[in-house]
Amino acid sequence: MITKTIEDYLKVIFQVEETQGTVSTTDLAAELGVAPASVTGMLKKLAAHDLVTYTPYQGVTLTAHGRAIALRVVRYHRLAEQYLAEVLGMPWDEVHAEAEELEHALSEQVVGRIDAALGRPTTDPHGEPIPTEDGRMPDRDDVPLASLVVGDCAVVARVSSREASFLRYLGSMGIYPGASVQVIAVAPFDGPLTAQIGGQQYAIGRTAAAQVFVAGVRGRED
Amino acid sequence: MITKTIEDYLKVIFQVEETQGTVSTTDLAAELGVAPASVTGMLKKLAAHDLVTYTPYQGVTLTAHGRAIALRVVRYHRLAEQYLAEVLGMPWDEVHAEAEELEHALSEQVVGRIDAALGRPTTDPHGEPIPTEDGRMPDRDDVPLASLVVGDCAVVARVSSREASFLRYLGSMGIYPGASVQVIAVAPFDGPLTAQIGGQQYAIGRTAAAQVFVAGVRGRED
DNA sequence: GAAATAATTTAGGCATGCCTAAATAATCTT
DNA sequence: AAGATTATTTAGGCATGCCTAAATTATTTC
Repeated sequence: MITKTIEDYLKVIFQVEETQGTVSTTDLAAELGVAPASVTGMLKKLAAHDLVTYTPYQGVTLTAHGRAIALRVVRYHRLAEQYLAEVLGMPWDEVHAEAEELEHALSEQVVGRIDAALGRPTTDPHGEPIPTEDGRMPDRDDVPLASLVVGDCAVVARVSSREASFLRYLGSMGIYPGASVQVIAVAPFDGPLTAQIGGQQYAIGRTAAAQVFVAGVRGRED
Repeated sequence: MITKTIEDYLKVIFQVEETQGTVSTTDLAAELGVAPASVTGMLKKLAAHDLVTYTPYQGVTLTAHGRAIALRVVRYHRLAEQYLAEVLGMPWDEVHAEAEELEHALSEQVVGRIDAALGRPTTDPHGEPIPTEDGRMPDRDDVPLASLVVGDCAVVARVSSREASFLRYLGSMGIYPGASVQVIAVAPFDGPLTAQIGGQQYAIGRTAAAQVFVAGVRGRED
């Protein structure tokens, strides 16, 4: 039986695989808030169920079956987030926590209706792509705001953090998917970046700017 | 910690208490699909948490605290059902099963938004009253369709079964909360009752008619 | 390449919530 | 009121998923 816990492990393995390529026991333990020893035990179980390929001391990879489940969980999570924000008007800093529960509780039928009600959206409120019903993950085409140079204009595409207070901070500056930004200044020695958003200028630290991704970058001379 | 299982036990205890007054271990076991011995163990735990008053061999009663949790679970369940039917257009025979999961996954915030989006409804798709936010259960005022006599007119108020095939059967006759019915004939010896609904006549067995509740009964001579 | 450090696994335990089989208590029969 | 029946509890187990402490393997560092 695919338990909630198994779904969570597969989802996290998928996401670590996507961002880091390789997935270690320690990474998973940190990500799941669990002791490394607990992860080892669970990985053995997942391997026994043919959901991952597990080589002791070498990490794991999802099997096709495991990947399909992971994509389904991510799809349910992001559709839930989008529905909560779009239809029920919930602020974007709260939807992630809610969706963590809902992703395990929603049925295929309900998700299908939610998807239709939203007009088959392709991204969630944070700009993350929503896996399709047939298990494909749309690919992203964005770069960190921190990588832009003075004069560049772009549109916010995605925010990689889910931390509520950080999302509220971004929101207070008008930074969310779809917003236009222009880089006014970039301080040296890893200093802050000054950006213009909706007529206002804001100084943003590099760490923050590395979590905001933009698309459609145009240099000043365009 | 209030687990999903505890919520289910409290909900069922509440519902058995409502319909039968007294709640035995065996009733709960049957209702929960679990062995009586398992119920005994859980009742001890619930009593230790001060959620029920438990007297061995004598049954259980909810404490104020236990009752509050039970009412909250029932509220979440019924609001979820109403939302699925009303907003997402899900057929009434499917909503109960979905809500069994959702009642444990929805947060107070989301339920608040759902409640507001529905305009603070007082009943679910089966006509059952929805407990209020402050923990009061609106009382019902209905009688079984099976208790009417020839010539009586009434409006369907509630259906007590949650069985999908039975609900579809009722739906195929146009029987659902709000529908008008008139009793045309009542066969003797516990025989079927013939009712007129939306211009059509249907013969309905006594067992079925006992699960349909009506309100606003008017005799033929009114 | 041997010692130190870091990562991972093994071993033994704990809580939850279920089970069956056996014992006990309550209730019904006659 | 004794015996039979039914309801309930006790006792002992199992699976899941977590933990800590100790052992092992891999990786650095000198």
